[in-house]
Amino acid sequence: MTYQPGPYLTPDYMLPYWEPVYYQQEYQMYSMMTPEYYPSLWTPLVHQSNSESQEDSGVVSEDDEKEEEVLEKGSCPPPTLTVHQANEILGTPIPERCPDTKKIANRITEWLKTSKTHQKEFSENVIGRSQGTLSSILKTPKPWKAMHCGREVFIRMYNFMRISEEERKQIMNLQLNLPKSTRQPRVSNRRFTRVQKECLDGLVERIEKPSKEIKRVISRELGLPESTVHNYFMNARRKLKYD
DNA sequence: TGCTAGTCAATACC
DNA sequence: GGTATTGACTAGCA
Repeated sequence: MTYQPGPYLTPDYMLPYWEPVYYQQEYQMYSMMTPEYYPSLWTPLVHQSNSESQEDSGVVSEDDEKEEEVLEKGSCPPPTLTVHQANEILGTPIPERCPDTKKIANRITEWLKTSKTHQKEFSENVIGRSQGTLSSILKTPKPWKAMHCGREVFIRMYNFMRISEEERKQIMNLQLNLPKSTRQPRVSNRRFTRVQKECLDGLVERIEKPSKEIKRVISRELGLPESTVHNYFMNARRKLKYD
């Protein structure tokens, strides 16, 4: 089967891959864009042999004339993204070895502002995460190297910023069927009393990793479940690490 | 078994 | 009403 690049595999779309910084990965990126990996980005050339014979003979059919007319007038409807294509575009691996997550986050924040898109709408339609998660990702993005499966979200945001405004609009209006959380609803979040909070903050400053026994004492003294004390230290360590 | 990273979702905050 | 914060849950890893 012979293919030609589809509407979303245009020079504009490919351009970022050909900047000198990615040059060394040229082969890798080119191979990832092949019809075998991303068939929906390509269009099979069905009539190739016919057109070749016509070119040889110099005969132009009525159909060809009509087609040329349409192309000249530009009356071709803009291509419409399917859910599958949108997911493929957003999930395309990033060519950079170590992308700047801060830069990606800033660009998304800027776009949300200028396009007047709410975080909730974007988080659910594009990255498949909750509003709160998006908010914290945008405010304090982790360095690429410190991330593991969290990179997926940045890949989608990176690709979202690479496409045209028209394509972004289409994606925002598509239902991408992104996986929803299957977690059990839980009891409403506990809020610590002022004394509990002050004690826990003071302890976090002094003890990085309390033993089981220490956690037991703390929970007894503050009247909190051990799991709550455990979670508090865990969240505090994480906060200290990235703030 | 304990820890980290990723995340949810309630709720505080502006 | 939209965003930021935060306590809790969970998968995966050492």
